[in-house]
Amino acid sequence: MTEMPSTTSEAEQRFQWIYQSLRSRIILLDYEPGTRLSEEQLAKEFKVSRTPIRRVLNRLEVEGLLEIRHGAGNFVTELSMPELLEVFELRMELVRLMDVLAPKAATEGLIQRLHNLQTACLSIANDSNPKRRFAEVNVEVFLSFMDLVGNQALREVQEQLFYRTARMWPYWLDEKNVRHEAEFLHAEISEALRLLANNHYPSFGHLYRCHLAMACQRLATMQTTGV
Amino acid sequence: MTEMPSTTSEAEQRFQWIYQSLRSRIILLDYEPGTRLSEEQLAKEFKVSRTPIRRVLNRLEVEGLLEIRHGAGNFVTELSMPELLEVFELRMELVRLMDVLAPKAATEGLIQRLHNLQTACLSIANDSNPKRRFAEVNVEVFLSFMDLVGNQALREVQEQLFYRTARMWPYWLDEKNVRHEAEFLHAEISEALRLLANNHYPSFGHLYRCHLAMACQRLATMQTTGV
DNA sequence: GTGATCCATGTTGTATACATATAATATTTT
DNA sequence: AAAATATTATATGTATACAACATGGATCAC
Repeated sequence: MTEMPSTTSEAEQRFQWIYQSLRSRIILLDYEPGTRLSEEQLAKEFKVSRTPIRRVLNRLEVEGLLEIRHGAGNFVTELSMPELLEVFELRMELVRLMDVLAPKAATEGLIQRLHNLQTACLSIANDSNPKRRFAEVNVEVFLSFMDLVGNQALREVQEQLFYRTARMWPYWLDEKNVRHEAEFLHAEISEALRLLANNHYPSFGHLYRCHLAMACQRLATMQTTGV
Repeated sequence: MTEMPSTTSEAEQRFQWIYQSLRSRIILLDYEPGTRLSEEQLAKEFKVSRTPIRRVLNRLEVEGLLEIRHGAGNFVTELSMPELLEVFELRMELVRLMDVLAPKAATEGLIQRLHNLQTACLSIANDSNPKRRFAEVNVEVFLSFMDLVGNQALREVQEQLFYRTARMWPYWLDEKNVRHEAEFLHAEISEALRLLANNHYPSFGHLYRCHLAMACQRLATMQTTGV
């Protein structure tokens, strides 16, 4: 096992940079649903031509975060509660598979990262933009949990579905609820850590499913706008 | 419920045409693994410039069917048994979810289509290219079964994973085994039809899983080249 | 005033010339 | 002769001008 070539071409690096930037802005609601993303403007910002920008936008469209309309513009998709609940249902079943399909034991690094994220949870309420900060931490917690997934295909599917639902939190949470959700997330990490410390990861998916189900219920309760 | 606008723009139609053509050629092994797909050549064939071709190729790369290397070419990916088994494992779990997540009853049209596919199975052995013909029928059977999936996200994921593994059949089957596999497929449709006719679809996913598992085992047995 | 129509403006889609990277071949050096 | 290097051909990536399309406002008919 020699070191990976890691010959990430310059083009690929540029793509990843722009892609992750835009995706992050969308799921953190820096770009709210309905926002038009001008290719020319983005090209100017990232100091490239429209061509590489368009490649990123096409990818975001495939992932359901963007709607490209010829002659009109590229619009951040709206959040549809029925559709998101559908995705959420699927995610709840998928996390259970983490127990079955090639589960991986927690590394020391993962444990440490989860502890750090736990302390991050405590300072969310004091952040200048708590909703956005909560969404950020939520993403990092999710990605940390994905370290436990040994089946590559399962991880890819889970990530794709996650990024499709991640906007729900900053979108439907109000200032009051953020504090509670931060506490829930803190508690969730606690329980996860307890399981992982005892190498009890075969039941991790079950725990995760419970948390997703509860989170889903809370969201359905606080949601105001239908459709 | 008025008729769908169906304003599929000309550009989108063109994209779909080229995309489905190329994907079909890859999974039916018209383009064997390792084949280089020249953008210029494809552009000439489809009578467009390289630009729309490149959009299709990028999509195929995301779906794992193509590897794009700057300055070298666009190459049809090789089949890796370990990776495909991983995807297969996931697919086996996902089909079970068909029973749980918004299962849909079979329509008269679906029943009819399955009957037609059954007769198609009988003529596979006499086809001029049995392996390719089997792969074609196999795709259509899969797509028919997907009619039973009510959860849109689940269907999208299943389709994506299917197209990633569909090449296994024409790749690893030899002339002798094609006849047997065609019979297996015929029998599989029979059992499915029996379940669907009695509206017993809640156990359809279980049946499907059994068939996938057996197919997987047969593949592992007949496979010759490792890695 | 109200309606439809037309057109001006701006957007994304396409074609194409050029930049950059790769790989095979030719050349040079030892 | 063999190995390292330079060169050249050819591939994909990028920039940019132009075409197709959608939208909103001006214009005109009624």
